[in-house]
Amino acid sequence: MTEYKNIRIKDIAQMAGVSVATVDRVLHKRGKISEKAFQKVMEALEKTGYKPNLMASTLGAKKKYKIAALVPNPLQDDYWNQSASGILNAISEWEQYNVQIETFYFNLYDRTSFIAMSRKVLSQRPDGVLLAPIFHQEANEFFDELKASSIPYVLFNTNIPNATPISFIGQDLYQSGRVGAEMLHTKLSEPGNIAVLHVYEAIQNGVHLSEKEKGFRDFFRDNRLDDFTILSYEFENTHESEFSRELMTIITRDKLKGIFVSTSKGAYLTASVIDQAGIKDIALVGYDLLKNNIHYVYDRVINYLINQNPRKQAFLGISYLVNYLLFRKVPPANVLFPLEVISRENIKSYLNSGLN
Amino acid sequence: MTEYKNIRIKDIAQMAGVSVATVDRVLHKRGKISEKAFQKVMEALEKTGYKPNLMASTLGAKKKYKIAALVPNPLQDDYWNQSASGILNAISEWEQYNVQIETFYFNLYDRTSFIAMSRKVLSQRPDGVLLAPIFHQEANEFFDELKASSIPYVLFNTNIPNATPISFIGQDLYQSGRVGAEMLHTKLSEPGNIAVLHVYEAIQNGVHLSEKEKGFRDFFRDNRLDDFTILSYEFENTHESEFSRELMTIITRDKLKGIFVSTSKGAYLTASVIDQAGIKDIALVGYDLLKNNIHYVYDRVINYLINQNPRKQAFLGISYLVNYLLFRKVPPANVLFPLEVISRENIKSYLNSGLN
DNA sequence: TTCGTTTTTGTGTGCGCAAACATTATCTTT
DNA sequence: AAAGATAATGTTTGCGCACACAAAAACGAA
Repeated sequence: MTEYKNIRIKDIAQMAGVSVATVDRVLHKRGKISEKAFQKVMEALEKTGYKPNLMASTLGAKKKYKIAALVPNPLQDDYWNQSASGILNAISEWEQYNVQIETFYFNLYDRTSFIAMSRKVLSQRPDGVLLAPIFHQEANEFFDELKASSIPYVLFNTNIPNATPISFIGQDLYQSGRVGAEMLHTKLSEPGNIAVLHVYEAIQNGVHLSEKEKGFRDFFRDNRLDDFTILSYEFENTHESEFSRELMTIITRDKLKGIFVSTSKGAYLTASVIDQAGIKDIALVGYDLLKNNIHYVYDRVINYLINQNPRKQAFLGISYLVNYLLFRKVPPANVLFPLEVISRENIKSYLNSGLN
Repeated sequence: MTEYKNIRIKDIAQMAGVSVATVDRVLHKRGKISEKAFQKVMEALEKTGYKPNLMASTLGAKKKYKIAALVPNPLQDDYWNQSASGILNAISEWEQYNVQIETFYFNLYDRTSFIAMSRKVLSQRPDGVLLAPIFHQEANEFFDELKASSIPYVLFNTNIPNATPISFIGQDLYQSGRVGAEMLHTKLSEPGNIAVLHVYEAIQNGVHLSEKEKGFRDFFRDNRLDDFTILSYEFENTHESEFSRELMTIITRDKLKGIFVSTSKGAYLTASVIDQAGIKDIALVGYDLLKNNIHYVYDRVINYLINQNPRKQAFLGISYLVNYLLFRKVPPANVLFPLEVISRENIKSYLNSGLN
């Protein structure tokens, strides 16, 4: 492969013996072109490894792309607040370019609000969509409409089996369960009972959480840690006081040695119960750098957090869409983020680095 | 503050009643200008909150910036190999822009080679320099020369007290020692002796490593883990077989329960000794995702690694320089990376994510 | 005043590309 | 074979800026 650089459309045109417009037509698949010209242009393109100058490209283009981000209301939950902040970062990152990024917030606890907002998104005729498909069923219907309008979309946080996004950004849930198990295990000095807690805010996707549990259980099984018994409990839309009562019952009845909470919000809810009861010997592992979670890590109530990095997920999602639309750069179909282990000693380094 | 957008130089010129060239002179502080014109232009600039269009700016500029990266030879060490790969990534990231990034490799074990290469860098008259200042003394002399030529530089990996780079990129060494201690401690089932190993390839900077040890010791002290005794050993330029012999002596004599190795290469050297001796009950914590280290994590010989992310460090360093030169964007003076904890269960997620 | 200097301001071109616009070649149809 | 249609190709402009170049003021000495 020969090394050419700073090859311009003009150069390609010259090499192929055609005009710049013909090259442009090949590059953008627009207009008709003779087979002969096409071949010659392609040849020159491949020979030189032509890469368009992105700056000249965006400068020359008049078209403004519209990107819609459909995510839960950031005010309802700190986790989604961080997602939203990632989107804001992306907006300022790309404001120089020919893109206009608009956010659409839906109610995390209300699927009809998701439907309403998804309609609104469609009515705006965006060129690309980023979304967190919390509600599977409703999301699928939305995907169909996007497909019908051939609007590319990127999924993050939650994957959906039959969807065909240009990219999914998230984590390996199964493996994250294993990491949770690994870390919890290091904090268990002696055998006993462990609980996996699924604390939902709304009737969410079971898949999302059961994958984590699967990984969690498999870790103990694969390492032949048979003297630990894993119990699991679900709390659905449970009021805080009720949750507190039920959890205390479980803790004492089951003589729990450790708890793994599969949701970010569940972590500090659980920590709060443990803390208020003055219990000191229960190991606790949860998810995400929420304000409240951070507090309990400092207080040694939460031992480890697994960081899902919602900020970065959302940011990357927008970046992929922009690159796809502006530069026709196809993103990887699946991006699984590192399973970051947060402890009392390294948490500050995560909060300060600002690279999240 | 009124909201204007897409304000061009032309608009500013019109508002100030001058020509675009005058505005250009104000913006770039070049050429002489009358006080009156200056005031009027400044007024318009502030009123509109003018922001230059970066794309048009780089497209229009003819000047090519030269950036030099002065780093250890990647062939000598996998750690520095990863640094170099980060630089390569940066090169392809910025190849579209008016920058030319050139790498200069020096011999990790030979300070004269550093001097020679730093001279070569200067002779190229670069507009910016990225460097890993392995050799303190020599680096300081280099800084003086850079300062004399007013060439901005970014430091990474190793910080140097009196240097005045536009940015330093690295980690909090003290805190990283604490994280190492924290993780090692979780793997110590019973009290006993622990060793801190400093395995140098060359006479490097003691500061770099002793900061880690300080953090390591402080963790045990602050948590009143008095029943652990911490010993420290230095290996300087030690041949592998000799290292093996000496380490075995120490392990048996001191009845070591755990080992913390402060250098990336030291980790797998130590692991190799432990592994070959068939010792199973020593906890081991080290640094970085080197090929050999990864292998020993899978084999459970190394329990945890702290990732310094050399690839990302170097990449970011170049990006900061480019932004500084091309867009006059001043980077943060200090960027301390997250102290990533790598374990057997999450290591794959780090290797696969490709975001490093 | 006049001409040469210096200071200050203005005009024009090109960066690489997208896209509107303009032209030429190639068919059809009668 | 001429006229119209259509397919294929070519020319030009402008995006916002940097910068070379050109021009006009302002100043100064004779």
